[in-house]
Amino acid sequence: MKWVYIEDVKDYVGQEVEIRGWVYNKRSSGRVRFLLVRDGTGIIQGTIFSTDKDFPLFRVFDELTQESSLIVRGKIKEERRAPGGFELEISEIEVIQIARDYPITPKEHSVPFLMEHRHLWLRSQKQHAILQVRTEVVRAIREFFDGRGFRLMDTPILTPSACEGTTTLFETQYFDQKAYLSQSGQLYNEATAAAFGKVYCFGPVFRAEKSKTRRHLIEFWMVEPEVAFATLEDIIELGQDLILHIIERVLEKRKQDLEILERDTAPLERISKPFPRLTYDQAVKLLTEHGSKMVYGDDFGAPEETLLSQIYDRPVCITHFPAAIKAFYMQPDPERPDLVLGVDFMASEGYGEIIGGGQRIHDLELLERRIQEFNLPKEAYEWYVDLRRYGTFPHSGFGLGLERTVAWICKLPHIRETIPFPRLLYRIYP
RNA sequence: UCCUCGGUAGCUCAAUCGGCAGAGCGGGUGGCUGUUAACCACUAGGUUGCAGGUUCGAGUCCUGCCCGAGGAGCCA
Repeated sequence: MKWVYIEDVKDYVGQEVEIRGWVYNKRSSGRVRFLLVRDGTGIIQGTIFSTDKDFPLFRVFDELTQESSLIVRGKIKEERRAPGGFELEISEIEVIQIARDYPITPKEHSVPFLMEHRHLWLRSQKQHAILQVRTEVVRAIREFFDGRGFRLMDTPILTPSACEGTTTLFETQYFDQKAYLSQSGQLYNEATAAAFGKVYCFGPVFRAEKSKTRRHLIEFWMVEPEVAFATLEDIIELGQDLILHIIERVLEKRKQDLEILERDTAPLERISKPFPRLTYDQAVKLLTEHGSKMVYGDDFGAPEETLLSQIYDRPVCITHFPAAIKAFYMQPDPERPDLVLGVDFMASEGYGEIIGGGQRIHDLELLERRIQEFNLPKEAYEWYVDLRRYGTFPHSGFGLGLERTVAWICKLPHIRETIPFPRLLYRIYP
């Protein structure tokens, strides 16, 4: 008998098939038994009918518990009353294991309990839907960059030096020297961009910040493109196109999952180019008018990010930040040297920053001066400065946080459900 | 690191002024011919986070600690 996946049963109506999976739930009503089976691709309702109280299949059914593993065989039919529209008339149940006392029931549970059982929580419908959206976003990102001639150039996770201070870096041993877990692939991207023109890296990054908020993870995934000879304007255009492409793909391919999440897709469908643009100066003025207490020179706090993204019905780009609050490598604005050519994209619906990037310094003397001003160890940056010695080139790039993007698209209250095993402040189990 | 809130059955929660620790779900048993987190009846299930204190009496009040959640700060 043919083994089929639940997502494909529509192609097997009228045929005898085999489904391998786990018991999601079961119900019974007199001489009818309903068995909900999941196999990772979906859930299907199986039925058993008999007027005989001691029907052998009933006895097997009665032994089954939530999450017991099994193989069920039977005929697929269309059935309006069944969830999903298709049903399996069960003729045989082969039990692999009866699961005893599965901790997650179909009722409500608290966040701490579910986080403690994350390895099992992944099987729940909502978590399944979120992670389906995540894989679609990843696919869309790779498709976007690969389709535009970008070269995937993965950057190292173990790095030799602290980019800017060690407080936000995880330190580890690298034989007889210290190493740090990468918090961004950007500096290496700049090197590969000189070799390949258009590059991107996509992988996990690590921040040892003691952040305990709904938008921070200790380990998260970031996709970072870097483009040789691109300006701030070019990179803003690229960021817009990337976000639009991701949204378009998810709306096209994962409508069902968004429905399970009860995500109203109308706000996503409305998003189009161009995104509103504000300079830092304009943003501060606007935020003050809307009641923010922020003063010029501050970076945006969580309330400001939220407020900004609520004012507009699509992502907003903020540019031209004061140099003092940004990284050492940011290219100054030629007209206002106290500002830098950086850009942050704030997602809509209160989700805050999802992209940060800008144009990098390509002038050798200026970069050397900045490294000094920021008190960075000169030797550690020799290779990076080399990029300005041997055919320096204006270039720009950005980083997009995968989990924040997924949280926004799914409209989740917390980022922790957007990655299979979130690493959070003081939580590394399971 | 700081502020706020919380920890009671396997899970989610209740317990009036400090006075007999209780319900739903899940488990078990039985019933029901189309269920949709099915439903109905019965049933088992407790070191009230830990340590101390006040009191005739503490789940409840006080002190300390542990754990968690929300927020702030931090945050290329």
